[in-house]
Amino acid sequence: MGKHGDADLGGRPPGMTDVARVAGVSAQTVSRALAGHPNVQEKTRAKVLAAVDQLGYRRNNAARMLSSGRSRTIGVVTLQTNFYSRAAVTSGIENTARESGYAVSTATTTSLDTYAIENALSRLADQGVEGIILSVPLIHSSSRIEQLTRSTPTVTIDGSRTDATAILAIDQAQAARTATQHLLDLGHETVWHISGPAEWLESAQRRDGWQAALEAAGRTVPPPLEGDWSPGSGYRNGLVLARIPDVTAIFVASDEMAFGVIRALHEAGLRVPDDISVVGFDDIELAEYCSPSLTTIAQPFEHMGALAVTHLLRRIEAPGPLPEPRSVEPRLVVRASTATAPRR
Amino acid sequence: MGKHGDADLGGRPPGMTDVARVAGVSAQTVSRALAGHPNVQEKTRAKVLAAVDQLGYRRNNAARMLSSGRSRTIGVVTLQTNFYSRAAVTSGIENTARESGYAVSTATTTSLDTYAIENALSRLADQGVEGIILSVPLIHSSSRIEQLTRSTPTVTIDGSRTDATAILAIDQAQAARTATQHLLDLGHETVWHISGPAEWLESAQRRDGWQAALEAAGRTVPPPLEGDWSPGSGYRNGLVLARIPDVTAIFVASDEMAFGVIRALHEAGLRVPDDISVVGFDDIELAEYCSPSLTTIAQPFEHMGALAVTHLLRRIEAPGPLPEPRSVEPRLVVRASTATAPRR
DNA sequence: AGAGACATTGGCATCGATAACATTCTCTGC
DNA sequence: GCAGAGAATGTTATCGATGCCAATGTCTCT
Repeated sequence: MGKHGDADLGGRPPGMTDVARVAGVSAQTVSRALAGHPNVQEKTRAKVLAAVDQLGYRRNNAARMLSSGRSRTIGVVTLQTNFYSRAAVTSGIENTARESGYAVSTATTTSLDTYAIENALSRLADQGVEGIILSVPLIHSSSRIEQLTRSTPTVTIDGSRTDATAILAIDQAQAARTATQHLLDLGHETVWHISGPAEWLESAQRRDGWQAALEAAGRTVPPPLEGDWSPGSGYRNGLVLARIPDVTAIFVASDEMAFGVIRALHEAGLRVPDDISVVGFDDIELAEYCSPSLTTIAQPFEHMGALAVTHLLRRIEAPGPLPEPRSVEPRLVVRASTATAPRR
Repeated sequence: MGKHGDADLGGRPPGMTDVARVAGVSAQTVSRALAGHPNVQEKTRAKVLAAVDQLGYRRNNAARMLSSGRSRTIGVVTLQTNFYSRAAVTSGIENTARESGYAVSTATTTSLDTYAIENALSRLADQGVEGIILSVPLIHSSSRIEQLTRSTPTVTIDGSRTDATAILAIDQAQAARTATQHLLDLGHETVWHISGPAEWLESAQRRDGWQAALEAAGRTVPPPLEGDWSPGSGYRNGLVLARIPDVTAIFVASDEMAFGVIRALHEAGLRVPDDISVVGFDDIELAEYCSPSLTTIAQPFEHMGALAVTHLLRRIEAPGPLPEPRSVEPRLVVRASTATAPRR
């Protein structure tokens, strides 16, 4: 027989009944054969598959979905940025979903405000996703968000917990403590901090961890500066810190900002790490090639995405009590941007 | 009346007939009212909207799609990487699609081989997308790819042209010529090149542009080195170039590799730009904060994504002859990593 | 041999919305 | 005052696959 799509039917794509006719069975049997249902004779299944192949048949997703009520699609709400972290998490999500036979529909939002997030969630709901991964820091919930997440299994990454949502977080505070402690261990009297924007949960958590570490060691806590994750904001804050004589160690809440900080320090004639040590956060690929290479906190982003999907699919398949919030451990990567405190 | 979802019907989500009943009209009228059809009295439309609101009704996408044959979804095939460029293009696509009322379904592929791309395309086809944006460099086509792209309007970004595909490209060769010429203008005798991996179209185009510029100026063309876009590969190639005495100018095919190159040069005791000038490609956000800040080629990635969608929607709505291939101009951004050639 | 247990298959209603066609109603112009 | 255009709405068939139930067919056990 021909390879594909021969034996035609007026140009329109072949349907299940067409396959059934060619295979000499009922449409129902075709459905079962294709779904891998056990009660179909091997011989029959073979006939069906042959017919499918001959006609170049593909199941119609819309019809399937309508009839079965299942879409085999999960939705991801994510912030539209070029941040390494978001891209990495999304990678992990897509891989794992694909392997499990689920499609991924993404709804990006340009801002973090409640309304924008509601919108993204709505769009996903309209597409009939079976589960949602909220990969945005969710500051304020709203009744609408609560409602949407209640009616669809949802896993939140790195956010605050709403009632209906399982949560998956990287322990930011712990990581920040580790970073800070690393600097203290090197003999620095205290550690300064440049945080992310106030409205991000991660910012607060990292700031808290930093502060906790300092307090635990009985050191003074300098006033934190605030950036917006961008290298530019790091640069501007770096210029400020370069003017303050006491500064010997800085914990920066993201690698990109750290690049900016280091550049500002250089321009001010300060050497890193000889005069000032810098620790970043994220371990972006370029961190190793900064000069000096950047000591930072590596976060298992892809793993996180993968975990989120696993979690979500379990919830979809066996709706039950929420699994325990689970957190994943970040890791300190020591490179060349940190050294023992300069002698005073 | 209550706000939402009161007046319930056995827990199942409200359908169009439910809305129709509440509004006291036929289901068809509801459909028309919601679709913004002109021939509906204002009063009627208002009644419908009120009922929709009261029941918390949402259109069922699967049913819509089945019935109308339209999915209002476009598919994007993209390579799974954390490269800035891909993320930026995707951003542009998503924004524009959203504004035009289309959903975006992404199919990532982990490799560039034909089979992987066929797979990604299939997955999208199964979801019934109305159009496809191929945002991967497509080296070898295949009959299956031809077939899939023929049956669905497709726009290729930065790829080679298949018969059924409209193409949208950044003029890489031109950009590479500009970059190379910039270095020649600064008095460098010749320019070395670190390219991307051989199987990427962009690599070849950038390399060709570089070579053309050198030949046009009657300079010798040094053997090009090959990287894999990663900073690490730039570093390794940088170590090699640092050993070659004549090298005074390097055109690197991506910013990330350029970071690696600069670091390698530093380690070898060479100063940038005093001893060696470096030009990158992409203008990632960090380029400005490299030390020295990186001269590079800025590409309008987001704009590109947006353009792709516009293009695609036009083709979906008015299938006709393929629009002319269109290319967008990149721009040279001069920063501190390039300077006049050192005196010999 | 007869009765049930089980495997395999087909028939038909159904999911929720839309398209095509039919119908009613309201004007306009002669 | 009436034909006929055109607006507003309703009726019915249909999209393609699946779920439920019934109808066979096959096997095993007494």
